[in-house]
Amino acid sequence: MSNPRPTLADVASSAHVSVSTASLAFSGAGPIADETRRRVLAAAEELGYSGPNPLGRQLRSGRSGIVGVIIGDALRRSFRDPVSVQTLDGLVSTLGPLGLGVLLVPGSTAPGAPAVDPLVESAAMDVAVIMWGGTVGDPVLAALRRRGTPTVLVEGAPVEGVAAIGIDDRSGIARLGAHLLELGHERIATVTLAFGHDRREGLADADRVAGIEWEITRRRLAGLGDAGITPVAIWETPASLVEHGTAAGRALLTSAEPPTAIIAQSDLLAAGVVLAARELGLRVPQDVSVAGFDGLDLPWLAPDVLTSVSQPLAEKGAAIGHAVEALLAGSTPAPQLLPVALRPGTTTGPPPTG
Amino acid sequence: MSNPRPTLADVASSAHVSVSTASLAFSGAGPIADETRRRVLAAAEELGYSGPNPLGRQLRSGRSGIVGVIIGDALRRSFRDPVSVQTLDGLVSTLGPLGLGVLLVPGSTAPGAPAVDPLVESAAMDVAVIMWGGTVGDPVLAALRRRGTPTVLVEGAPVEGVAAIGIDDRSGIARLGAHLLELGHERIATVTLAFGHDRREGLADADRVAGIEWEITRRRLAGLGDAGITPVAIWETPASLVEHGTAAGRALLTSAEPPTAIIAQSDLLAAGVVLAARELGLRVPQDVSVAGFDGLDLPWLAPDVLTSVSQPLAEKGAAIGHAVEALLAGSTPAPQLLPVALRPGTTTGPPPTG
DNA sequence: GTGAAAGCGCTAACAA
DNA sequence: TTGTTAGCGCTTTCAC
Repeated sequence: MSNPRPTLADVASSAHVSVSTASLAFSGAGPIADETRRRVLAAAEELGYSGPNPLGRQLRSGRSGIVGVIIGDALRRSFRDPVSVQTLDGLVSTLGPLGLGVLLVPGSTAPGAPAVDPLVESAAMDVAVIMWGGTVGDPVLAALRRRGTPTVLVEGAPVEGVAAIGIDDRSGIARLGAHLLELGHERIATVTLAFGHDRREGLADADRVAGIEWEITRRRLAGLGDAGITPVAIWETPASLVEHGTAAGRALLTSAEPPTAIIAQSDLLAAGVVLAARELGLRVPQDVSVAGFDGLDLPWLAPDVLTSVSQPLAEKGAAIGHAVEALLAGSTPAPQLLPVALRPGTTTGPPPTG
Repeated sequence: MSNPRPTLADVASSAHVSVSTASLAFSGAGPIADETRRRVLAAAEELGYSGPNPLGRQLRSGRSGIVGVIIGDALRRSFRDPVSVQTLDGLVSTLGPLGLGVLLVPGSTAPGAPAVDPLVESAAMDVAVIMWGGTVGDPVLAALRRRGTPTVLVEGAPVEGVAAIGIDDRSGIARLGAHLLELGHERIATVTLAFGHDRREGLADADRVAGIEWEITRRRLAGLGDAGITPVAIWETPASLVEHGTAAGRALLTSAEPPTAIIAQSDLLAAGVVLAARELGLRVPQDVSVAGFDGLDLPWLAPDVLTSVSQPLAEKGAAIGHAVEALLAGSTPAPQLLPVALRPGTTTGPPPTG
């Protein structure tokens, strides 16, 4: 049926101009007579030519216009977390106007498969963004280095030669801790994000805590220490999901000496704790205070509003976008730590008396 | 500092073989002596060559290995809906092993901007997937046609020359309606997905209903009719989000003659209705029955479990992936309608007596 | 303002 | 089994 798609050469010859002139007509870069351009575009229209083939352009210019975003895990898990989604949204909004597209690249692969998704090794991308801080020995980071792909690391431990964007979560948690101390709490437990790839669930002992693989979890835990808090219990979760928060809440609140306050490392976890408390017939915050982190809007938790630490998600996405832009321009953007703010809600109050 | 990245030619000359032989060493396609391959790989290692440049390969083969996924709206909105996310997850899982990557392409752009995101016009992609059924005159669909990009349309009205994947939501809703009729309900209201781009919120009159732009909303409404139900009220929402369900629930349940049952076109909306009922002090299902659509797992709605119609999200993603594969192989996959199933929960029961 | 020519890095005929 | 030879479709000097 349809002939092979027309090329710029076809259009050029049909318009009786050279390919270079035809190219100019489309790119707009360089001087060209209005009349000539019109002729070229008319010829294109006629032939059903819908603009320069991106593949040719990309090879020639050495750029794909693609930013690979490496999502730490199964999409399902990453995207159930509004934090990832809103950050990604901010990133896409910033990249779009720059003519850059976002390629989703799975991070870890199924067990048994090679440690790194093939796309990391071989997809065309001008810059890579690792959405959840790879560890130092991260095979993804290693592969990107080998390929020479400039990289932005989000919420990670600083790595030489890699742009870093993060939030000041450590001091945010410290401020949250201070808030609870001021209210008079003495028995404070904490519910953490995953420690590492093993994603265990349950109480963590000192050994286990010492071996935390993921920087973000370690950092937020350290924030508590900064506030002078030694948690009476540290509960680790496999992922930042409501159900894991609920499990944590049930366990902590039914223990022999339950805490009077629980600080979770994410709002989703904290929300789960609130649900567990309700389930157990405990009033929040009269019987137990609960605080989270992220500053999400969780309408379904009504009438409660979580006390939390809000982080600027859209801005974080934008900051990542700007880092990408800088990297593309050949400069090395300075590491950036975005500020967070304590957001008091209805879920924290003085400890129960007596 | 670092020289320009080495090319296959550099590796070839360093290994004292021709470029084509070197190419064979990497692609594995075609006969090559073990010894030769080893030599080539060693030379590559030495030069810091990390494999063939995808851009060259893509131009040569005429394929980018990229599937453009056009998400109907701001990421933020699309991805707050577990339905999109889980479908996308299924798609990515299917595409990954095929060596295909997913490029996120925003659908509608900001008002004032061109009707179609520039990526739709000019990004390299072998196939496009429109995640939420474009309408007939959809500018995105038109642009893709012009480019000659094979397209998969999800949940859309059938369009000539476009692969279609969807679920049998119409009969699913009909079955849900039948379920409520059997329970004895006579005053049934419904809360719908958005009617179209205007995304209004509130009661819809007959005129408004007649002008529904989005196929999916129309189809699910038609399902009610199939069951013989004429809703006592039709409330349209701007998006499938909990808060819009809550608003709908508040309005419907405080009206002069409130319905005894509410069928929402999505689980998120239904969950919002349940929250509104609780807020108003109504018991579900004793005072009002609520049903949704999608079959999501919503732990935070505990102790309630929504009566819903479950759709196979991961399978839908996989089906889209297979359609992509077929399109890439040059065939035209038949339209596919995946089955749904009634999932009774705790939120429906007989209407209040008296 | 326009055209000629070179070449981005690779793969796939085809020949040797 | 390896090498030679053409391009894939485009942009970009550099002449004219």
